[in-house]
Amino acid sequence: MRASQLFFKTSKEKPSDATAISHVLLIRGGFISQLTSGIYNFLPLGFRVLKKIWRIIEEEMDRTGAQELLMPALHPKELWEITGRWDLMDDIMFKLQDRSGRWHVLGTTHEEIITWIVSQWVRSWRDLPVALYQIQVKFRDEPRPRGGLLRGREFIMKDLYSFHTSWEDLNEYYDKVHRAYLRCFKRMGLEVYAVEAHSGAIGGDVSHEFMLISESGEDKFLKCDSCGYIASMEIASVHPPKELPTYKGEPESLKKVHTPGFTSVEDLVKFLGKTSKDFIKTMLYKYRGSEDEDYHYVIVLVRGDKEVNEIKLSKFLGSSSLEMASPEDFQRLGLVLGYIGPVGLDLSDIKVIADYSIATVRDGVVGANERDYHLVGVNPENIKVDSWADISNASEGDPCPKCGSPMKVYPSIELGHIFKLGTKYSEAMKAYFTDRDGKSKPIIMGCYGIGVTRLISAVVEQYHDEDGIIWPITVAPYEVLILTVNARDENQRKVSEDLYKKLQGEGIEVLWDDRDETPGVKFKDADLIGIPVRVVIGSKLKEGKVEVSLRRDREKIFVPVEEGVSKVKELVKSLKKELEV
RNA sequence: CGGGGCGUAGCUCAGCUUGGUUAGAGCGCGUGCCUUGGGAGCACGAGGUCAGCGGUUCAAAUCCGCUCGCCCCGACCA
Repeated sequence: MRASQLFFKTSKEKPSDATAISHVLLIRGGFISQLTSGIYNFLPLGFRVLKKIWRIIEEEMDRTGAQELLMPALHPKELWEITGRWDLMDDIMFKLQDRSGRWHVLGTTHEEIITWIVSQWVRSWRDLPVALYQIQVKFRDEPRPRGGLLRGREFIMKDLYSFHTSWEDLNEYYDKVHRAYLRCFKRMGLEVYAVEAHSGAIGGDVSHEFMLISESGEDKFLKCDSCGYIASMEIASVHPPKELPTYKGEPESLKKVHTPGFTSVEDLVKFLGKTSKDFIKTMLYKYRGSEDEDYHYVIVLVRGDKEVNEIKLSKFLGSSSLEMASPEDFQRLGLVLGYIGPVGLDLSDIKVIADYSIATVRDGVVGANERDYHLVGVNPENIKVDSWADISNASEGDPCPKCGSPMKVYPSIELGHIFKLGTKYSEAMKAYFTDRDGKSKPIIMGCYGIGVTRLISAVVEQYHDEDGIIWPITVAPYEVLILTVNARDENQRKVSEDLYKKLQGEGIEVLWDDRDETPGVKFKDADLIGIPVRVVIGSKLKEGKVEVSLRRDREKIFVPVEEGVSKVKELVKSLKKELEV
């Protein structure tokens, strides 16, 4: 493509409404433009990048044995009512009526549709397993779109769904997709971590998020830099302390302090001049083992900067119905809401569970079990603890469960998420199959997403410098840029055009900047747009040479004109080889 | 949904506090000259519903009210 013909325009100015670096560079480089909040146009350059990413994902999904199809973006209300998600997802759905008043929705995801399709076709265990995917536009009326393509209201997603006769078969395929995802990201040059995550409302026992470390990200995960352990904040466990404090009684030195009206750690931090890590938060929970059991109460202690992780706590208690105690519960037990504390508290059958995080608190603050008073000077040895456990959200600096080294919190962008769905949708949509034993069973499902348009931003987040984008060759809009310094110089033009045609003949994607602009403009644009290989046809032509360089290091080499084609071919080949998996 | 910011030329912004010529600059755009290895120079020119609606006033980009749009922080996020 000749730049003089290409529909693009770069900008020197940082757009006023962009803050994420990828957003700024994609707008400035003329890859995308905004139509309205969370909705973007893909201009020719941006669309080429999109298609490159699209193609890589297709290749890797096909390799898992999945087949590509295309489902509609517009869905009838009825399908969404079957699973209850017409109401559940109401706040993020774009809903509309057709001419006859029937309601429809712009698809936020496609579990309902794919399961409906599969239910029409699959009858027997002989029809399974099957895996189907599409790359298609999704619509979500996000409460807050942000960062350009990072979170949009209309975006492109790859969604894959798999259908199995057994959990074993699902597990095997899940692992295959897991590997395929890592291959995808690696081919795009992205350093992505697969983080075990909580599966949330969607159900199933295992889920993984694929995270790229980035300051522009909205998510966070924990990583141990020494042993490589990684996990999401909710799921990460922590190493127990080497030694747990034992109860030694309550010393005289405990001081009661008047704290009128201050019940939150935040308020007390200011009032007492302490940090939140000096506090031991005391929480009252109630739970029961099963429906017909009575509620048990439990006192939970976590450090002031921590939050109780109810998933971990439920697991520890062996309960599925955990909830915080109500003000009425406090009254019944004779406890003072906002001022409870574990020191001297003796509630016969209520157990005290202490989070590992409080083991190291020294000279701490706790509630005094008396309105408007707290105790200071408390150490864990002064508290009667029934059990020690890991029941809070892990955070920066916590000891790694595997090696004990302090873990770090990394801001990140979620590029993919895979789930073991089980039978939630197949049961709802009546997608059953007849098994070998002649019995009808719900199909066991998995679902696997990749944010395709988000990936464009993610690549830019990882690959840029102060002058612009540095595309990895596998996703670059063009592989090679030919920059003709003086487009009016007959000789430069002739040599450029010759090289342009020869490279194209070799199957290389070339952008030829043949514009009649000053050299400065063309060099700045070259840096901004970030084509990986650059050939400059300029003054060195008098010596019969052209300049070749890579965008990433800009180290120039000069080669004789007649060696231009082979040198460029060689560079393109080696750049591609670096990203092979 | 809570908090904050912004809306004036294609873009980035001044002007608004204290109302008063024909609303400005830089970049970009057009024409001509000049220039061709890092966003050059000179000259001329085009380009505006000052987000919209209403109010106050002799007079509103400027003051007041409402509405709309966009961004950021938080909450939320299969």
